[in-house]
Amino acid sequence: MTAEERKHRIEAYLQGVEFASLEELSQHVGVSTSTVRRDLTVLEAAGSLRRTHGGARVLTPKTDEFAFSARDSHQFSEKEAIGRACAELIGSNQSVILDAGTTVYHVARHLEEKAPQIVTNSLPVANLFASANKVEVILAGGVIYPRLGVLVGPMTVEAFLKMRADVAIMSAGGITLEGITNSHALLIDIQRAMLKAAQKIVFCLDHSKFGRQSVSPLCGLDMVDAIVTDSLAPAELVAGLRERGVEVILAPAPAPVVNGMEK
Amino acid sequence: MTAEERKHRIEAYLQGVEFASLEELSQHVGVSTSTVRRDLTVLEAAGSLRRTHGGARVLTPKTDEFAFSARDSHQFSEKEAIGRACAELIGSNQSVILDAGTTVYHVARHLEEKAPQIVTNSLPVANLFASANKVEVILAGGVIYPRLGVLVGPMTVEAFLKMRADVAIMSAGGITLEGITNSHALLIDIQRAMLKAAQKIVFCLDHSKFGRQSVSPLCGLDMVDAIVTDSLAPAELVAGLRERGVEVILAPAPAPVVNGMEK
DNA sequence: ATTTATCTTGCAAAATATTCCAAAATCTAC
DNA sequence: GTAGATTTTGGAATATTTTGCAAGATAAAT
Repeated sequence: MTAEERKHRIEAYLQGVEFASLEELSQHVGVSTSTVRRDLTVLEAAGSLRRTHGGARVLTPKTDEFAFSARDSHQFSEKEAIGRACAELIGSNQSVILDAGTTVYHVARHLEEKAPQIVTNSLPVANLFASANKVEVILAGGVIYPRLGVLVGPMTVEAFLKMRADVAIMSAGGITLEGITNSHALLIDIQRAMLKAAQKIVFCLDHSKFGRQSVSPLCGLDMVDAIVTDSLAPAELVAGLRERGVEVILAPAPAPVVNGMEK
Repeated sequence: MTAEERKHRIEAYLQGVEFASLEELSQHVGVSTSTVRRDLTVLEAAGSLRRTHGGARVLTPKTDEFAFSARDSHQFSEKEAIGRACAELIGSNQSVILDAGTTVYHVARHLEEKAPQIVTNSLPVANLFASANKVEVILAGGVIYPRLGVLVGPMTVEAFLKMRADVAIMSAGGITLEGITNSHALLIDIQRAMLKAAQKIVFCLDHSKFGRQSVSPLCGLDMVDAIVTDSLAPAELVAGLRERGVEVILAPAPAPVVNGMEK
């Protein structure tokens, strides 16, 4: 990759995520942070982005609803930690189904180095990889559900029913010892299709989902291979899940990486 | 292979990939890097590309279609005028297929008030409507083609083959009296499926496309119902198209503030 | 005020470009 | 066709740029 190409990829990536840390950019383009720093200095002088402490951001934020909500959501650092921990479960060149949802979005942010094949119905995830050529992204078709930027409908279900993948990384509304539930009834059919398509099922759920129940039951615990959560998850429930043969991974608490917000 | 032919292949390859390293080019044309260097020096002097450290890049990147559409000032006002004019052709509550491409993207920008049903394989267009609840957007599935933000592959073709729509708004690489052509071979199959799915076919082509021919033929003029272009389109070709029964709409020239004069 | 993280600067190593030279290919004139 | 001249090519030596690392300086966080 030439230096020129690298700078363009930095620009393109930033357009997609609005803000990115030094670390994130350096992993994305595969060079050291020093080089990214130099690139950012040049690009800022050229007027195509603005440097901030810890990273860089675009000049004209699009205020994309979903892109935004993915970032300034309440438990940002927990989700970021979960994302990192979950990404480590993925091997190189595996095919991965990514569910829609903010937590899974954070997994996607850490998935690029693995060069996987990604199947998703989430527009934010698709945008994240739209300019990366390491990963092959397959987007399921469907109707755009405006508030969430998710593709839904029979077309989406069909697309996943035809797929096969190594791993599915899922999100949900709540988890108890009785199973996993979700609030968006529209998504249930799609999620069921995802579960069928994948060999290994991983759920990413921050601690606030533990002990909660949503309206629509999604699946029992027997289908779940692993759950990734943060260290604030209630210990009894975690123990209970482990008793039932579910691997539970607690993502470490420290979450320094990004400070996306201005002073 | 002659030296001349080799230089031509380098040019063509670069047009496709935007950037290329020395190594990449030398492998592609099958000569040493030294020779490629010399070729690049000549080609740069001739003004058909720009050398960079580690490789070369094209002068006019069209990658900007997706990532930098916001500051795509190249013929921005013409495309905007075309977009406005074309959007007026659409009635309320019609179903519209939108092709990928910058010009069609500008049509999309003016389509929101019509509250139509939109089908597309363009990620930028999908993003445009992702948070608007007036329009229903159906996104065809497929593999993301990174540089353009377009969904491609058999999944995409199938999706359109199953569709029916009132209008298709298309873009292309060139138009002559012999028909319409496009440069991206990957997109041809998808565009053909779009043409089959729609009752009325409208092409949006700025004047620079007139008289040009790209590699892959897309369709004859008999399939085209209307063409929207800007007022700088060559008059003879416009007349020729009208003779053949194609409705040609000239979008009024933009009125930029130049010396306080208005056109 | 202290602690941590991020930024700048300078330097050595790696990658890339330029220049030069000899071998191969092409052209030119018999 | 053949011999010689000319151009082109591939590689090697040298110069330049770029990259990554580390230490000190600066800014943010608590």
